[in-house]
Amino acid sequence: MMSSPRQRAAPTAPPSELDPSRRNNLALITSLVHHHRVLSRAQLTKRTGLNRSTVGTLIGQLAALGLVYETAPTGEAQVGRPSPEVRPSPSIAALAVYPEIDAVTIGLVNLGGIVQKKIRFATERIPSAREAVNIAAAVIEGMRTELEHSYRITGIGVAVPGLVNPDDGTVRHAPHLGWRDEPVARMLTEATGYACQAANDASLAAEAELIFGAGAGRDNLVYLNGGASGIGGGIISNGRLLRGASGYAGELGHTFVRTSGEQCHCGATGCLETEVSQGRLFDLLGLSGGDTPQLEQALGASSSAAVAEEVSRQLGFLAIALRNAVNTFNPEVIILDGFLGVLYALAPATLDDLLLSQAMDGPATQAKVHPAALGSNLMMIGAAELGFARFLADPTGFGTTGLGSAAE
Amino acid sequence: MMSSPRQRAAPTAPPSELDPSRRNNLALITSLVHHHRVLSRAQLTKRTGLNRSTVGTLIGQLAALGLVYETAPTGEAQVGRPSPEVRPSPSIAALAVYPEIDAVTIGLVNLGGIVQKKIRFATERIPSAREAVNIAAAVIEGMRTELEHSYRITGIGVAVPGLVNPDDGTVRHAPHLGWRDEPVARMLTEATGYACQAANDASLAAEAELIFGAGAGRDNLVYLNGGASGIGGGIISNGRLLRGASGYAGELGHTFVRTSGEQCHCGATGCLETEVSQGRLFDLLGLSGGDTPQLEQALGASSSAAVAEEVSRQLGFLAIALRNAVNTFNPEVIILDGFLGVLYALAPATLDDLLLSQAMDGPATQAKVHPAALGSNLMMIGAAELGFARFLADPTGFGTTGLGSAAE
DNA sequence: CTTCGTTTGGTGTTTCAGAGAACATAACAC
DNA sequence: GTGTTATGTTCTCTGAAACACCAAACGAAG
Repeated sequence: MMSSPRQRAAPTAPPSELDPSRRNNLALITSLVHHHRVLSRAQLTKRTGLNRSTVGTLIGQLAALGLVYETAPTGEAQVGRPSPEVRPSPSIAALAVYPEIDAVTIGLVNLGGIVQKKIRFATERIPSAREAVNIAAAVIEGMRTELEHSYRITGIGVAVPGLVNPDDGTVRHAPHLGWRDEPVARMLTEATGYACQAANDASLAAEAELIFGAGAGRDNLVYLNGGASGIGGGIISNGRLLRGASGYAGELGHTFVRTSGEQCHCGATGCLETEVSQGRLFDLLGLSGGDTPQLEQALGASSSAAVAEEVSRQLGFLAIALRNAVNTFNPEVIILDGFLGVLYALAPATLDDLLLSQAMDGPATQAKVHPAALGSNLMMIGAAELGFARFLADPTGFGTTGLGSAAE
Repeated sequence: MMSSPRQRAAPTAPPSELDPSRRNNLALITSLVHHHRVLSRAQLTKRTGLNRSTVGTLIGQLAALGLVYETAPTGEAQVGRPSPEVRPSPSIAALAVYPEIDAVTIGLVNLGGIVQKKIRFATERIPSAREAVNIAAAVIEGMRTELEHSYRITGIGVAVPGLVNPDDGTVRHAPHLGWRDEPVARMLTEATGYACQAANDASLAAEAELIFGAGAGRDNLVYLNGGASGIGGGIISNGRLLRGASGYAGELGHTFVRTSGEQCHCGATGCLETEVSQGRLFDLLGLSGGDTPQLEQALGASSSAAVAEEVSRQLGFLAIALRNAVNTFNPEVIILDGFLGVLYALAPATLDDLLLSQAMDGPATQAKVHPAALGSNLMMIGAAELGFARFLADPTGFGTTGLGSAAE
């Protein structure tokens, strides 16, 4: 509720001795470059509204710290002096960790959301928090010489399928992993020495899609992901992720969609994720289980009426949840990921029509349903965004570490 | 998504020739004084984090413009030099307009959210947009000499029960008033000469309760109002009102709560506002209709089992909608206004328990249900907040008008 | 191929906001 | 009274950004 006023060299604020105004502008430029991957100086001037000379100074400062670098102008030729292009330094990176029921995935992601490396460590059984941390720490330890030699790591972001308090990175409850009150962020920090933050996986995915994916340039987005373990949701409103009092906001998987529906593991009945699930479809398809691509293939191949009916039944419930979301958030984009994306792809017009007829006129016409655009890298990019957060808020705080800029 | 950078004397920005940094800090102090009504200089220093000397300069500037005034310290005596108290000038005011199906209410509200005057103009029939504007303009015209003599009016805010695009103040659809695509804000500006903005009534009520009411000091709040015409909602998340792509967000009255429920006027079925309504209760009570206080009295006096059952039925549906809201927003406060407040007062423990058992553990324990705190002034305060918005964003833009400060 | 207009980067100057230090002031505590 | 503490006041200092001017690099027109 309070903007951060100018506060030069406050004795209690060690991170940066800069004028807040300067810090803000440096952060603004760094974020823009990060989000767009390439941006000419002229474009930065327009976007920030700052003076040409000021932008020049700022970029010079960032380049001197090795955070961005400029290249000769190659953009479309046009009248006037060409403007050099500014790109994020490839040496700045964040680590991403994503524990799931059958694997822990660790990623190395550059500024610009470029996934440099992705290591999926399959586990025999559902990993405990301790195990997940150990796996991640071991993999990171294995990369350490490379990390320390070629990168500046700004932090680790952990995407957790469950309720996470992002303030301290504690997992309150991750039902499918069986975790409860696990201080994952602290554990990983102690194990690796890198600053670490944790948040809900769907929330991070929503942010990733907002920045680099199907929601680029928008300010209001609803993301829904259907996975083996249930349905997660993330909501971006007014350009910002909905956090709520403790960061638990966005649990759209437990939207009420059916009177006298089945009991959900959350304690309530009629939740979206009990009515709309991969498992029901696999059962009808005669399969014992599988992942989303397998489901897609099996559904495409099936001509069973019972399967078709179940698909349309699930689309109906999905429409109810989406209608609620449209009425409450008035989003520009709704992103369906995982098997929800598969369901949508089977009958896009059906869902679109249901939504148009059920949601209120104004919001309904504005909301466009999209499949996720970032594919398998989505969660790595989202989690890394968390690892970048502190860096992007104050880029100069990270400029002190050695390591020259990668290009010049 | 973009912070406003420094931009001194930009030729295209006439509103204020100040440095953005200064403008921000002036706005910050003005808003704080507005929200708290009284605040000592020392408290302002702590809250803003600015230097004592800077706060002194800023307050001096605001006082010179007659926007705030300082009084001798009267606060609790404590060690150290007493700090003078800063209050908003009583000459700064905004106008509030609230069209309903049976009346148009016009209010004059001071900084600090003090309702100075409230005029309810009862109408024989539902007013058209033109009529509502004419009524408001006439009442304002009647006050004009007083307004011009003793006040500086920062603007008019219109609270509309329906879908409003706050960007241009156009009413997209107000079903109960029968309005469609009415440019109310523009009409009122043309009729009165004052700058005017319009927004959804429940959204404004939510903001009023956040600032001055049951949500004071919080950042996440869900407001639900039950009126004769339906259920409206407003949501505050991360300290900001949820707007959505076109400002239509927050329509919680159309949350899905019942499979195969009745058809709602919005086109869907099973909406909260078709299942939970005053009308059903009045019918069972044998009354032809009435307002909320009458309902409260009748319900208190009734001992009918059918009425009791209907109350519990409605509480059940309300709980479903609230459970959704708690899961999606993780709010600290849920405010129930109008007849929803009456329902809650009949059996607070029942609703609390339903919510605790149905919503997810983490969010459920944090959400506290409250009745609205601002009573009959709520909508005037909320609408006036809209009239204050531009002033609070750049207080110096309004300092030019004559009129000395009211006190010194 | 030359010239002109246009757009941009670079440099030095100017303005201004806020921090900080030193001092003044007004309360309480003893 | 004297000491302590918290605050307002004044002045100086620093740094950031705008601005004006010049140089550079391009397309367009002749």
